[in-house]
Amino acid sequence: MSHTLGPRQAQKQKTRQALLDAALSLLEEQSLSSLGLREVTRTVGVAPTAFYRHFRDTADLGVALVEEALGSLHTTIGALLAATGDGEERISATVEAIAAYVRTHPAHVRFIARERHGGVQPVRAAIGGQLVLFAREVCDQFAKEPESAGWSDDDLLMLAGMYVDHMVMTASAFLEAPPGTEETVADTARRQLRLVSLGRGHWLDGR
Amino acid sequence: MSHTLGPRQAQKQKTRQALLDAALSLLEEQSLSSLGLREVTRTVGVAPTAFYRHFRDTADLGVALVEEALGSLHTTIGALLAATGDGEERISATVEAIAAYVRTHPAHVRFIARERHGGVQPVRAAIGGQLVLFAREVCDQFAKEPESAGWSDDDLLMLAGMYVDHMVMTASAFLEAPPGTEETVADTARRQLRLVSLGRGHWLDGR
DNA sequence: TGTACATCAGTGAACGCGCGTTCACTGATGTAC
DNA sequence: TGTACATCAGTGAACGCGCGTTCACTGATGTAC
Repeated sequence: MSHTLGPRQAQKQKTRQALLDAALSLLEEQSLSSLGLREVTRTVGVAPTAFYRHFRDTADLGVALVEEALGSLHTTIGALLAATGDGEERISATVEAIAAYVRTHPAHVRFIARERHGGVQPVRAAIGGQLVLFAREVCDQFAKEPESAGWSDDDLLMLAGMYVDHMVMTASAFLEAPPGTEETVADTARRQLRLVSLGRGHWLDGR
Repeated sequence: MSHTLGPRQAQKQKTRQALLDAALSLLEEQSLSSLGLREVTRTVGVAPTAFYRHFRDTADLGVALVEEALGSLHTTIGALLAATGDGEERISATVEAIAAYVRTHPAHVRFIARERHGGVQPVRAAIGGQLVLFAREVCDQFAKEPESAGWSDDDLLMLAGMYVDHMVMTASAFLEAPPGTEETVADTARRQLRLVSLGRGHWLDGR
């Protein structure tokens, strides 16, 4: 079933990946809505027309980049929240996981932060869709925890939404942090999570 | 001292404003980094070269738009937090103020959300600078309140930062809300503020 | 108040350039027998 | 295994077009006397 690709398919995947890599690199200093197809192919070293063998246009390429940037995180997030207990330990682990992802994939993070509200509708929709999925996964994890007893579905989803938004903001803050100041960003992020966690603990206090 | 402008200066201001208005309108469907100078002048109905009488380039115009969008909000924010007491009343007033601003200035809000992490460095810097100012103003207001007794400056600034980020996120959520669903967005925003407020109230519980 | 000169917001022609897209093509890889 | 044909990723020339920027200009407004 899972046979290796023939030389032709293998080469096609390689070119496609080279186009994605070149685009991601060019997008460090501009937005998708100004990215030119010829810029991308020139960077890779193929003819402009080769682009059409892989993508309909740059918006189509952008949607593929969203999948590349966020698609692999679903399992990671679930595992992270399921593995560690609540409280200080989980807060540190979460912030460290965000920092690690930004360290290893800075261009992907920048792309998501930039295009989340960017000028290309299909890409905005793809990012929004992934973030909604994240929120639902976080919500499902929360639902399993004893701290969530008595919470309505709506309130749990609201809480999960805060966590997801906070993750994106923190990732973006790491990216913009001047070299050497990452620990300050991490510290702020942890205190913010602590604040939300405190609020969570007292949510039902007035019944 | 504050003499009325002569006809020449008045006309110049009018053209400048027309360029800003046209750009803002064009930016509803694209990013600043793909906005063309000729597009803008064509929309206004002046020669392309007239653009240079007002702005060095489109990035320069973008910085002017940041001032137009956020410059007038400083007094508003301070007044809002100072006027209303703490608790449910202030939360409702804050969310309603955000909703009102989005209703009256949708294109400005979209521009800020889009370019906050956009591809044009001077504009990103201008927006970041304004948001830091907002955070400091919110922080100053908080510092005057009894609930802040015992808080460190750092923790207060962290709290203020959460409020500012939440305002931007909420504004953007109002913008993307399908017609008729604004009240859902407002409700979520209020519950999120309630959660943060609860966390604030118990921040010093463990000393 | 009238006159003579300076200022300067907006003009219009011209430039070289890179863009996205089309098209017929090539030649290596895949497939059927 | 060898042969004959089909597929298709990548090519390269060509196209029309809108871009940002330059330059010398015009004519209404501003200023000095």
